[in-house]
Amino acid sequence: MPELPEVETIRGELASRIVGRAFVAPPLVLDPRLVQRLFVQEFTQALLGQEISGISRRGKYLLFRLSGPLTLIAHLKMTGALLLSAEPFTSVRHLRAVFFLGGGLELRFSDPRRFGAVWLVPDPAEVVGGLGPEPLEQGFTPGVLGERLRGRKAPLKAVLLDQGVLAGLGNIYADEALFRAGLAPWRAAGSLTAPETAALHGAIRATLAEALAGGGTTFSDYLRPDGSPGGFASCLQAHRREGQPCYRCGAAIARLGLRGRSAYYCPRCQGTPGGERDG
DNA sequence: CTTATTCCCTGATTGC
DNA sequence: TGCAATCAGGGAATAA
Repeated sequence: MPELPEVETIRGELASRIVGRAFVAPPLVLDPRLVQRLFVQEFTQALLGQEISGISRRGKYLLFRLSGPLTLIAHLKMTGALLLSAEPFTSVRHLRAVFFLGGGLELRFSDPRRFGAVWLVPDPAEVVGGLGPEPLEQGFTPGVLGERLRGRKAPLKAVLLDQGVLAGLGNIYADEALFRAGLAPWRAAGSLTAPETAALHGAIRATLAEALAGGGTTFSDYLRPDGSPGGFASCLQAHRREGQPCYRCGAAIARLGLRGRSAYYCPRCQGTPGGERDG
């Protein structure tokens, strides 16, 4: 499930290979539900002939700046992958769209669970305007984090996953950041002290930066554009480690259902629900 | 404004 | 062995 480090890894690898190239044929849209807000024919015709002048990222969204006035935006959701190949595709299994670029390159949107989406809009803010701050940018300070959490009574992890509060964290890195900060995922988000907020801020930045340096995390779905997996999975300390020993204290990592998602945590380092460390 | 729940979808896993 | 039920989860939509 691509989160900020994975999407940023994809952005960098795509940027080095397809910036300056154009959509030389109408894209093949195999699943019309991939395309948001436009009819498929409008989408493919508007894209034809456009050159990709740059690729940026906002939260978990990829933004392809085009030579014309429109921006192509993609979100991979849980299982989406953007794969780049110099060979013609041979199977349409899980394939939702194929973009034909100059130089014989194919950019393929593969997505088994079909949650992913693309937009073609004049103003990217129509899609990404509601996102919270970028956690790796300079402007994201402990003070900003504290302000975003202030007054919130929902569980800390649920608020961290709210893209309008902070852009780019998903289930993996929310668990990792909370573990690193020693904070319980069920704590009321607005109940953090200033030192706790500072610790969380540092943990979020360090976790994301390390994952980015490792090329992202792969369980089963995330692939880089060249089809290779990420290398961060072995670095995970809490996420999906239920029953395994905490690397810090040796206690068994526990799992808790929270808002329909799993939260993994160390009962000794982060506390137990209803326990004295339950804030 | 807030928080909680439902839904989309299908491969993998679990249960019988 | 096979087949059904369950789980996983990003985030929009909906409900409260």
